[in-house]
Amino acid sequence: MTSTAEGRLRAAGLRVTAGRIHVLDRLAEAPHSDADTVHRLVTAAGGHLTLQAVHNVLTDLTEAGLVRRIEPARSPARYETRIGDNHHHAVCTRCGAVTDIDCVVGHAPCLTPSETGGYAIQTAEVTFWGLCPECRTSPIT
Amino acid sequence: MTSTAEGRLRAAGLRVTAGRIHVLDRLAEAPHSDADTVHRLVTAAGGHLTLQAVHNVLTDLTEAGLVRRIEPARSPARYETRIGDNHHHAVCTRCGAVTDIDCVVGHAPCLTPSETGGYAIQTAEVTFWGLCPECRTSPIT
DNA sequence: CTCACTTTTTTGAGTTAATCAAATAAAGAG
DNA sequence: CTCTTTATTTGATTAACTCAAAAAAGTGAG
Repeated sequence: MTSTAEGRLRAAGLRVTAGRIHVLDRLAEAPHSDADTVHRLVTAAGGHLTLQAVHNVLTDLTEAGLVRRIEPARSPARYETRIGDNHHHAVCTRCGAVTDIDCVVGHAPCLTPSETGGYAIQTAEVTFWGLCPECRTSPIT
Repeated sequence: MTSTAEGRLRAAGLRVTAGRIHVLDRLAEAPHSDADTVHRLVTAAGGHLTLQAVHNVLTDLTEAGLVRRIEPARSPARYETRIGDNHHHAVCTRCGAVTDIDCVVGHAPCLTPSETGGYAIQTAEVTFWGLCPECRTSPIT
């Protein structure tokens, strides 16, 4: 497996551009960021990309399978570079923070409902909702 | 349990209005509708509500616990009157159709990750993605 | 290294789904 | 029936994208 951003782009058959490398690097440091956050991080790190370009890059990378897009309710789309494993997410009901949760029960229970409603199931997505560590201990506002 | 729309509204301490009854009734007939669809159904059934009012009603009913809001990726928010049980959804990756899926593995596997990332988990939401019966058999466009 | 061709990014407008606020209308307690 | 509270309408505004044309940059061939 290629580990650099450049290598992953080439392996996916995508052109290697400064913008794409920036997005992949920032996303590796700050997983579950939304497009606007990625844009601010890229800019803060000296990158020069418009917000539209960030959207564009994120869409391209998602379609190429280099990043995964998650869309929790009441939140803009978020992106992560951890791909290829079947992991899930916990989302804070108060502040919206997102944390990775490994799939703990193996594959069978989560992936195989006994009655599929006639659907040809391809994937199962599990989202846990609750209070994140910070919100658990912070005063009730 | 009160079964009429009016009874459920009163039980929830909400005022009984023609608009709210319409929304509840239409939603019972066409579960998983989005706000725009509810608006069209209400209008078609002779109701007289603006789209904004439909949004308002749906938000009020959701907060009162009379309807449940689901927000699948790449789809506007959808609403259903089936509440109080822990059921999940299958969403068609091609046409976006939504179908109820009963929680088949009991509660344990879906609701209890072994490592919660420090979160106080309140609920677990499972979404199955796949092709609905119609899209399975329709020609590949 | 340079050129030609293709893909990407910018620039700027447009869309969707929803939210907000003030004015009007309707519900329900007394 | 009247009054107070709560809904709904009307109209503006927002967030998060998406689309299209023009300018810029990447890449393989020579």
